Amino acid sequence: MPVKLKQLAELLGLSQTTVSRALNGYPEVNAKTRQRVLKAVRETGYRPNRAAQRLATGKAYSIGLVMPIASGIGSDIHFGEFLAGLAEEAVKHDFHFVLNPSAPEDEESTFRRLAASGNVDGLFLAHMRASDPRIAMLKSLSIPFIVHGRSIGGSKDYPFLDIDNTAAFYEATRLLIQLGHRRVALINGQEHLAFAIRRKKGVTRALTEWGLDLDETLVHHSVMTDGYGYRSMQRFLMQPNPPTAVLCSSTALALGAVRAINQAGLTVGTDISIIAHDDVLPMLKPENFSVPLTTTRSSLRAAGARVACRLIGGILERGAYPDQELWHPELIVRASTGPAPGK
Amino acid sequence: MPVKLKQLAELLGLSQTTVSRALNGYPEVNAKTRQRVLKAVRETGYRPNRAAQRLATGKAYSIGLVMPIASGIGSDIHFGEFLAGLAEEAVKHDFHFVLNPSAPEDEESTFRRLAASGNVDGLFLAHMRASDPRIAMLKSLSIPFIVHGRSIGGSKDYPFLDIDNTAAFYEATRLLIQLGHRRVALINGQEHLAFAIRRKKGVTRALTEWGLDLDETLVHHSVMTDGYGYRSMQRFLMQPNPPTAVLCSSTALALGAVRAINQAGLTVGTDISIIAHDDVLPMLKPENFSVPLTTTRSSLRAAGARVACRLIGGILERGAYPDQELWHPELIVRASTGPAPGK
DNA sequence: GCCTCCTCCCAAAGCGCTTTGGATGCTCCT
DNA sequence: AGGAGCATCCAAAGCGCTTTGGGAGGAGGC
Repeated sequence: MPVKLKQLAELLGLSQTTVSRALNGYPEVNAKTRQRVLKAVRETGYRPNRAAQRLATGKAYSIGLVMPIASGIGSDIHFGEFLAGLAEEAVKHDFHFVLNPSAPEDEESTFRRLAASGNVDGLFLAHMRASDPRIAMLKSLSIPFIVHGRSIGGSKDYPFLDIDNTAAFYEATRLLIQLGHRRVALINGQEHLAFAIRRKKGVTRALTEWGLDLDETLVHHSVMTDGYGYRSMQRFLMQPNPPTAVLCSSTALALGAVRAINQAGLTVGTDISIIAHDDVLPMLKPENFSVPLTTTRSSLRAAGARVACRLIGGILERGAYPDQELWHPELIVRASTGPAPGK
Repeated sequence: MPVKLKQLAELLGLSQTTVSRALNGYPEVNAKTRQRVLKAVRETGYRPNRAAQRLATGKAYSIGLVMPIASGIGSDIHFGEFLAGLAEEAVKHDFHFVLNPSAPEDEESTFRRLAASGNVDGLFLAHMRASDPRIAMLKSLSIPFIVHGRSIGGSKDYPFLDIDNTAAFYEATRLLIQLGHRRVALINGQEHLAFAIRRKKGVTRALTEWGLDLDETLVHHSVMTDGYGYRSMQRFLMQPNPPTAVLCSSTALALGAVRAINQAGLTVGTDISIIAHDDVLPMLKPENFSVPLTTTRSSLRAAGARVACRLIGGILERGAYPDQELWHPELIVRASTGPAPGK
């Protein structure tokens, strides 16, 4: 049997009220008393009963994610990583993390049901699309939420955590240009997703600044698996005027691209340069590629954890977090980038 | 404000006790009264408050899954599908589904913590390995659990749901043999996983019955992505005596295999036959392959749902489920299988 | 007719926490 | 000296459900 508040109070010769207040950071408790309480908690290993807290406070102490099924997102390699971050952080705070699979067409009603049920105190939004209608909808439901990524267009006043996709791909492209590359290709994520749009923008911007154009035939959009990476690269190589450098939106895509390059008898880093975005997937480490991959790096799991931390913090009204965060991926140069051939 | 038990009782002119009993299926309630109660529930839309139930009963009304991180399983395409089934079913019963990411080396302590915390009433076990130690461990923790898959060796008295992998691949192989194939290859899942072992066994058995051998150079084990499917197939084709038929443990593997075949200038279904196991991944429908795929089919999501249903049923002590289930995948013939060339 | 035994229902006591609405001393100011 | 005002603590009332321990009334046995 675990220790209960009552026993802890008796042990300390205090009332339950005071102990509870000491634990929850209320001001009307003497600092010394609070220390005593905290010490006793440590010694007895007391943990408040969440069920009782839920009942007493009306809070659910849980956060939810609506996970789309049938669209393939649920089966995306990157999704599990994000999930792990979320769940890990939730467990840490003793929050329940509630996964809600939903067909895309039922998404709206799922959100409504979830918000109304009182089963969760807050929600996550991911896989942002350009001008994503879900943001307005969650606002109208008046339930706390936080977005992983950012919409494009629409109002900007919602809490989010995003990485600076534009800057990352701008900088990656700039590096390629500096290395002498003039024809660069982009193997990107699905066209409707906000991050893909921004990455393309970053590439375009860099090229434009150097007076170059992004050739639309050198841009592919797809689900980010190595299969598609392979196919895209293969098609690029079949062009009369193939690119000398390729940007990949994921190391998974890069894996396929590298295969296509090798198969064509070319060498990564000398014949063709590659820069990929690295979500820090444990399965696909860029340093383990046959030719270690130059990448823009930002951990997807860390993003999940951060997002969860902020949402939970908001619910508990503890800790002050910025409402909007933009992480800047690092550009890490390894061996897959080199001067353009013939320069 | 939602309807509460008290109001419902007043409305019916009954005590809370009686209403509660009527709802929870206790015998000491008149059948007519129970009908009245159920009707009122329907009309008022009453839903018991889970937090209160948790507190009063001491049950958590939640089920947990320990999700391995860093090993790549969390990033497995098939994992999301299984997850969706679990979560969907949990939501349906108003259970919380708690995801617990854990590094493989911490798995044991994660199980312990989870069982001790009282945060979950039951656990899932998946990704069974041969003679998996986790089964004995969960037994010793005396917390209800259910296994997706089966261990190989060790005691057999634990609840599981598995598909008959041996039979499925036996029958698939038999079909190939009947079609005249004599050299069949196997692109399988990771070698240490129980399902992969059983599938190989099925293939071996069928071949042996017809006096054939499974050539070990025609068996590859790997994570089941199309990239590995491609690579395996490619290597098979480079052999002096390549197979005329291939079995794939996943449609993802098959996707890659098909690509390799096409690239070699061969045609699926005539030059080389393929049978894949179809987990019914929404992204990878066998009927949408350029040459529709012959498959052994068993929905992974359905398995997740069933497993959740049984675990929840056990916790609520409602409904009688078999303790061990073995689903038999269907063998569905499409266009990717045909007579062996030259026959 | 009386007592026992079911059947069906109820009042009230928790479950373990938070929160309201005071108490109790003390200090401080005029 | 006498409140006002503050700091610190407490008793008790919930939160919404389940469960214990009866109690009323009718059927059945003798």
